[in-house]
Amino acid sequence: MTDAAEPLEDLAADPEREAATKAAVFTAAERLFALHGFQNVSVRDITAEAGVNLASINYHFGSKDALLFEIFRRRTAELNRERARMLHVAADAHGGRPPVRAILAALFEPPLRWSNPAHERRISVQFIIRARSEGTESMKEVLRTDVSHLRRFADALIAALPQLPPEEIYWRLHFALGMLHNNRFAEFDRLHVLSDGVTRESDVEALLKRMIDFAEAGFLA
Amino acid sequence: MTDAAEPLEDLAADPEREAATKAAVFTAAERLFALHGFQNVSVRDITAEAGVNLASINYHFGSKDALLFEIFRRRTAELNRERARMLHVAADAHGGRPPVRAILAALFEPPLRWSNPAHERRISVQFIIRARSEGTESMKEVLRTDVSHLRRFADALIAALPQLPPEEIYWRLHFALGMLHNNRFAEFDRLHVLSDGVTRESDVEALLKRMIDFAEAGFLA
DNA sequence: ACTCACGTCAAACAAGGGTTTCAAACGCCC
DNA sequence: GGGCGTTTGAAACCCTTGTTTGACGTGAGT
Repeated sequence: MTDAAEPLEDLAADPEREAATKAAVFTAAERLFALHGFQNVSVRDITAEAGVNLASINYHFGSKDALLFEIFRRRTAELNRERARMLHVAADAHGGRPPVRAILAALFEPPLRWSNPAHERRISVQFIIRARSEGTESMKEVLRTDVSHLRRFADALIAALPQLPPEEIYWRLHFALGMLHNNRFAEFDRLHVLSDGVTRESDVEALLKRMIDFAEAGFLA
Repeated sequence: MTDAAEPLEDLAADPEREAATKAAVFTAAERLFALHGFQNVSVRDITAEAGVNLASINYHFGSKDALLFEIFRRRTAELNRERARMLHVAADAHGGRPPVRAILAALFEPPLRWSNPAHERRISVQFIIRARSEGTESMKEVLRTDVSHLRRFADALIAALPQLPPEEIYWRLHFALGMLHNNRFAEFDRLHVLSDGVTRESDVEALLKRMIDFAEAGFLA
C-alpha cells in the first residue's frame, strides 16, 4: 500500500522530482474526468494522457476510486475554504450579520470566478459539479453527511432573514445551490442553442451578478 | 425471482400479449436506472429484476443503449406534452399572454406533481433528471439541439416581461431549470440532514409553491 | 562497491460487461 | 395437424476494465 501519512499539501507547487508522475496523473485525471465523466474515463486513458505507465495509478493512489476521491477531497476542500473565508470577511464587514446578498456572494463567487475560461481551476469546478451527480458511493456519503460547511451558510441566512421560518430558508438555499450546480458545459451549450448565441457563458462577472440578483430576489420574496 | 411477469400496464399503444416481457424489461430498466444510475446497472441486473432471459434486451430493443434511449424518448415526450398542454391552457386563460407565474407553473407542475411518492411516474422524473447529467451521447445530442419545447416557454416569458432584454430572460430560465433539476433523491437526503429533518420532500404541493415563489421573484427582480 | 528502498515498465490476470448464437418452445394460420 | 415465423433459453463469445506481478533501473547511504 502507499504511505499513510500523506502530505496533503497542494500539488501545484510540489517537490518536482519525487511526485512528478503523481502530479501528472492527478492533473490528467482531473481534466479527463471533468470533461468526459467518471465512468467514461479508464485508467488507460489517464495514464496515456499523462504519459506515464499504466500501473502508476495503483502504485501512487491505490486504486482508481482512491484517485477520484483524492481529487474530490482536495478540490472540495479548496472550494469550501475559499467560501468560508469570504463568508468570514463578509461577517466582519457587517458586524457579524451579513446581508443576504453578501452571503450569496460568498457562496457563488468562488466557483463562478474559477469558471473563468482563463482560470486554472476552471476544470476543477466542473469536476466538483460532476461529483455531485456521478460520484462514487464514498463521495456521495461525504456530500450527504458532511454538511458542516453548508450549515454556516444556512445559519447566516437564518440570521439575515429572521422573519422567515428556517424551513423556508433551507429550501431556498437548496434552490440557490441548484442554480449553481446547473452550470455545466452541457447546459451552457443548450442555453447557447436556445438563445441563438446571445448568452455568453465566458462573461462570468455578468453571470455572477445575474445569479446573485435572481437568488437574492428569491430569498427576499 | 419475484413476481416479475406481472405488469399488465399497456405500453402506450402496444399489442399487449406479445410485449409482456418487453414491458417488464422497460419498467424494470427504468426503475433500476433511476435508482442506481445508467452505468451502474447491467443488462443482467435488468433481466434478473424483470424475470426474463438475458437476451431479451438485445432482442426487443437492439442494445442496452437503445433501451435507454427509448425510455428517455418516451418519458421526455410525455413530460413535454404535459408541460405544453399546461402552457396552452394558461395562454388561453390569459388572452394569449400568460403571466410569469402561470408559465412557471406549467414548467414546474408536471415534474413536481409526478414526484409525489404516490404517483406512478415518480421514478420517471428521476430517470429524466438523471439523463441530463449521465445520459449517453445520443441523449445529450437531443437535449442540446432539440430546444423547440423550451423555446415556447422562453417566448412566453419574453412576452410576459417586455421590459427585460431576452438575454436576461434566457439566463433566468436557465436558473429556474437548475432549481428544478436539482430535485434528486440524493440532494433531498442532503437537505434532510442539513435541516435536521425539518424539510419534507414528500409535500410536493408545498415544494411546488416554494419553487414558484422563489423563481417568480427572481424573474420579476 | 554493495545494499536496499523506491519508482518504472511490460505483461499478464481475473472479472464483468454487452452481445451473439442456435436450438427449443410457442402461437398462429391454412 | 403440419408448417412457419416469432419468442425464449442457456451457453458461449469477445472485448474492456481495474488490478497485480515480477523484472529492471536508479540513486542515495554506508
